[in-house]
Parts: sequence; structure tokens; C-alpha cells
Amino acid sequence: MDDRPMYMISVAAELVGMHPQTLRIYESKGLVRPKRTAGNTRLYSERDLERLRLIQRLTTELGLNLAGVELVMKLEDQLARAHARIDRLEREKREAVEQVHKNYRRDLVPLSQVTTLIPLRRNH
Amino acid sequence: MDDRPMYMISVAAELVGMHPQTLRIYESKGLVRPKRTAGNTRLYSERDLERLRLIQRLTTELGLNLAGVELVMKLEDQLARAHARIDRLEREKREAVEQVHKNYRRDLVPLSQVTTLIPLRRNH
DNA sequence: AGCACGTTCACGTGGCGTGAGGGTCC
DNA sequence: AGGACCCTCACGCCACGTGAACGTGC
Repeated sequence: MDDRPMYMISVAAELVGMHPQTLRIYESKGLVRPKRTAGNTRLYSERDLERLRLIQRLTTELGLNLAGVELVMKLEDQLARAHARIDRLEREKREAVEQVHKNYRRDLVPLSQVTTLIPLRRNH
Repeated sequence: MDDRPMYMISVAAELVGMHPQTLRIYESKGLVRPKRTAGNTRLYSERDLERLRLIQRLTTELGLNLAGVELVMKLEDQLARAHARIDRLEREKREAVEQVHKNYRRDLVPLSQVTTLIPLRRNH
């Protein structure tokens, strides 16, 4: 995702189909945090736009209010991290088993078979 | 958690500090599903009350609307299951390693040592 | 100078809680 | 018969989106 600040508020609002004032409200509630220029003009990155589109889905399609949006985004973040953890654990579990196998040498023989091996070697 | 239906609406509302009509609204939106008697009277279980208290926290303390409550409860359910999965995976990872160790017999000897074993056995 | 930016305030709509009215069950 | 249940409708409040007013930066 692209973090570079690119669009000022009118362009950003146009791109996501929202009222510029709405974007200001979202910022005042901490839902998006666009960068600012030296002259205090907001600059929205692609990541900000993506976040705005998510807010839009939650409010217009699902009917959440802004308090709900905030909590939902927090939970979705936690959920994403939990899923990442699950993927990592599954991989580590597989790798751990393989590693244990590798740590056992391939040329191991049961001690009980050693006596039967002796005759075989004497025939040489 | 106790699923047995126990309290009719006035008692349930009293117990959680809500208006009975509010409980009916929550049911109409699918947020709680109390059982009914043969005469169509709602009966709330302890689990239902717990759910009502959660809704109360989300609405009054955090300011969510009901759409938000619904989605948040869904996400919290998913999150709980993800955490359960993580716990299970961590346990399985540990057990898998132990199991691999067990599958290697304790009396294994490197094949290269077999020749050195032979003299030892001949001395008997 | 002009236009889009900034902030603050005002208005309208809609969601939600609360209550009342009227019917039904025990 | 009375009280608490059922459901539906109406009212009020608050959140949120929208716009206007006014000042500032490019």
C-alpha cells in the first residue's frame, strides 16, 4: 500500500465519492490521518483513500455510525494479526517436525539388530 | 453459560437496567433471541442477559448504533475462535515435536558403531 | 485577485429509546 | 378481573452529513 501523500481534500473526496466536509469530520474523530503541507493543507495517500472506502462501506452499506466504524476497524486489525499468527504457527509446526526428523541421523539401527548384523559382516 | 430460559421480559429488563421495549427492539433486529413460552411470552436465559449487557456496553459506553453492535459481535466471535485456534496450534506444535521424538526408538545406535560393538560382544 | 484551502456554526434527516394505545393470555 | 404480556404507532433527542460564513494560503 502506498503511503505517499498525494491528493488534497477536494481530489480525495472526488475519488472516493464523498463530501470534503465529511473527510474533515472523519479526521476530527481520528478515523483517517492525512498528512499536511507546510501551509496546513491536508494530503491524502492511497492508503488513506482505501481507509475512506472502508469507512464508506461500513457507514452507507452496513449503516454503522462512526463509533462503530472505529471499533470495527480495531477488531479487523486484531483479526488480521490473529490470522497472520495462525499462518506462522502452522508453518512453524511443520518446520519443527521436519527439523526433529533431520536431527535424527539416517544411519541409525536398532541395537537389537546389531547381533544379527554380526554374522553378516563375518561372511566378508 | 446457562441457556435455560428463566426470566420474562420485565424481569430481564430490570436485571440489566433497560426498558422492556428496548429488549423487544433488540430482538426484532436479531441481536438477542429469547425463547418463547407456549403463550408467546419471551423468556430470557442468563446467556441472553449477558448478551444484553454486552450490547449495553457497546451502545451506552462506546456509542455504537445497532448495526455496529451486530458487526462487532460477529467480529468478536471470529476473534475468539481465532484465539482458540492459536492456543490449539501452539499445543499441537509442542505435542507434534514430542510425538516425533517418541517415534524414534530409544535403543537406536549409529550403524558406524556396529563394527566397534562386535569385539565387545565377542569378549563374552 | 481569485480559488481552494482552513475552521466553526446551523440545519435536516434518520436511528434509537421511550411511552401510549389496544388486544391477548393467565 | 386485573396485570403483564403481545404488537404498532408517535414523539423527542442526538449523531451525522451537508452547506454557509468567514478567514488564510497559494
